Amino acid sequence: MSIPEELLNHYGLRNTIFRKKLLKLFQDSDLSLTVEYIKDKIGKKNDKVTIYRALNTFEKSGLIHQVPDRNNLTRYALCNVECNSSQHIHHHAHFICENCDNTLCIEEIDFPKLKTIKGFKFKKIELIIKGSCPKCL
Amino acid sequence: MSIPEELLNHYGLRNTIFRKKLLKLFQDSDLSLTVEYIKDKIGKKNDKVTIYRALNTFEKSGLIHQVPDRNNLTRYALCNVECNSSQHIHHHAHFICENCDNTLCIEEIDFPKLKTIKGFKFKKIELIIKGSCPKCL
DNA sequence: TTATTAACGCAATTACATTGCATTAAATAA
DNA sequence: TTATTTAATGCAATGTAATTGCGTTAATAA
Repeated sequence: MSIPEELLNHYGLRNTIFRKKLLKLFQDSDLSLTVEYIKDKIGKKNDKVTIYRALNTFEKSGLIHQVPDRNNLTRYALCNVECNSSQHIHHHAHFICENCDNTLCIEEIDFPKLKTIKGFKFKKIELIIKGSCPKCL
Repeated sequence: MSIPEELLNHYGLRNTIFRKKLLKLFQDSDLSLTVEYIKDKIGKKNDKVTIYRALNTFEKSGLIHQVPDRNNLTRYALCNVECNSSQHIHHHAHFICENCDNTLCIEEIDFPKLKTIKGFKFKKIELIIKGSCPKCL
């Protein structure tokens, strides 16, 4: 995992103070983040619009990806190496805790291989597991 | 599949004209439905609040379930028999067309069996497949 | 250092969804 | 069938998430 400044350069994104902090926040957290959470942690002085725009920019660049949320909020998590590859095949597994609402990416899952259904073209496969997380058990 | 009136009775829900139409609309469609779509098809005279409330009621009863949507909209689809069972274990597979945004439930998938990760408790597993649907190909 | 270009902050707006309350319709009892 | 009870509906208002336009500020390139 590179330092924020390098990563931003690598993706051709401007190195603003806020973006560096945002990227660091993602790197330091194993959970997915909401706008509210980001605002609270690093964006007290920033407008929410700035957070929304930064997140959109990061997503378009492939730095982060959207993560499902129980309450139809927008959540983001850092992409792993796989995401950044040229193919950009998303085979994510996400866990949503039904108690605390936290969502996290799960890497330790053997991803199922699915037969395509005739007439369809499968591009991305996402696995969402709901239950209770260690903290809540 | 029962007729709407019987289903509503079975779930202890009142047999209003709108609810019967709503249930029929779900039965007649193999796709998931949005509030907008419902409003357009059967609810022109009804207030959107009524649609929202009916959907919430149906969901609580286990008649329908929420379906992921590309744009963080709320989508619903009819539950299959499995949903209605006492255990109410959701093992849904949903397909989202990246072109037309339509979402549908897929039954023909062999559901992967996952090992639980230690510290976690898995309750529901959902599979989201994104790609192109037959209509758009 | 200056010019260029993009990000930011503020205000306003859009879109989705929810809540309170009076009215209307459905189920139940008489 | 009619009266009573209880829940669903419609309307207005409100809440919350997210987006847009635009002037200002900051970051990069010349």
